[in-house]
Parts: sequence; structure tokens; C-alpha cells
Amino acid sequence: MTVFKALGDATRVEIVALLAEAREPVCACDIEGHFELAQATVSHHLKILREAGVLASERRGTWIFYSLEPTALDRLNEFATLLDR
Amino acid sequence: MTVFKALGDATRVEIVALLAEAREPVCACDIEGHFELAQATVSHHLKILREAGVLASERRGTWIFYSLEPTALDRLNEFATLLDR
DNA sequence: GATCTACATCGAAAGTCGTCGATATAGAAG
DNA sequence: CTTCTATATCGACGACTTTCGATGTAGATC
Repeated sequence: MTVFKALGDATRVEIVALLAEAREPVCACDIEGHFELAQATVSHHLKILREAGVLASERRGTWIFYSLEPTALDRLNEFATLLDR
Repeated sequence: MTVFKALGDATRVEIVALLAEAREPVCACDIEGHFELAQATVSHHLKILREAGVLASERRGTWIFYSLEPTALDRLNEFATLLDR
């Protein structure tokens, strides 16, 4: 349910779509650059997605790279299965 | 995204689980009976799920029966596909 | 260590959401 | 047409969310 809560915001869905399209980790600065929002705001959205297990983050020197957490897909599919029976 | 918003609440997920388990339409009164919430509150949750296309409703005389809207599953899977590429 | 840049956190303002009691509507039954 | 029961809607209140500017933190570079 935390996953759904995390995905229940247009900005956060856009972040996920961005990362899905990139197919490789993207640094927070690039994600922030994609939105006309304050840096603090995007950082907050990234935190929510991370804590919901939708994104993974990894430090590389000064930068922090974000990517899709594969298990998020599993959890979505699990719910879909529940719906289907 | 409206689907995610609709599913981002514990009560609403429980309503969905209830209907998934029932495998047949359930009247609003029975759904309301499952929760220790005011009738107005459950009615509000049903409205949100209906407007998000998660539930379908059908009048049968005095009662209104709710069931899972099959296309909701499709929309979830569509998003899962987006995640997977 | 001083400084720069990337990112996170804090605290506040504005908006949205969940909840309720009260009230409205609509079909059924007398 | 009145009354009963099922459901929806309204208006209000408190709680949570989104957003921001300001500030903190941590690695890199000099």
C-alpha cells in the first residue's frame, strides 16, 4: 500500500517513468533538472519513493544515483494477482 | 495515477480485497458492515474507487452492488510493463 | 583546513484527505 | 402519498502532504 501511496503523485510517477526510460541509474541532480520544482521538493519525492522501495540509491563520489528497485515490480504483480482471483 | 491514489489508503485496499475474495458483487451495506467506520466514510471510499475505475457499481432495487472493474487490472499491468522495459 | 558542489533536512505555509454527524435522495412497501 | 431502508452528499474539523527558502552535511578540490 505504501507503494501505491508513493505512486499516487504525478511528480513521483514522472520520476519513475524517467528512470524506466533511462534504463540506468540517474543522479539526483539530473532528476531535479527535469522538473520546475525546488531542489528540496524533488529530494523529498525521491525520499518517499526510496522508502516505499520503489527506488534504490547509490552514492558515487559527490553524486547519488537513483534507479528502479526491481522488487517494486514484483510487489505490484503480487497485488495484481490478488485482484485476479 | 488516479488508480494508485485510490489504492493508497488501507481501507480502500481492504475493500478491494473484500471484493476480490467475494468473487461476486457485494452490496454497499455489506461492505459498510465490514468496517468500524461511519456509513458516510465508507460511501466516500467507494466513490473514490468507482471514480478511479477500480470498482463498478450496479443498482438492484434498493441496493447498490459493487464489484471489481476488470480493466483496473489491465491498467496496473500496463504500468508494470512500463517499469519493466 | 577553506571552499565548492550535491544532496538532505528543517520549519512553515497552503492545499488535500479522511472522518464524522446531519441531511438529502431514491427505490420499496404499505 | 407516507414511511422505511439503503445509499449519496454536504459542511466541518483535524491530520497529513506538497511545496518552499533556509540551513545542514558530506565528499571533492585546492
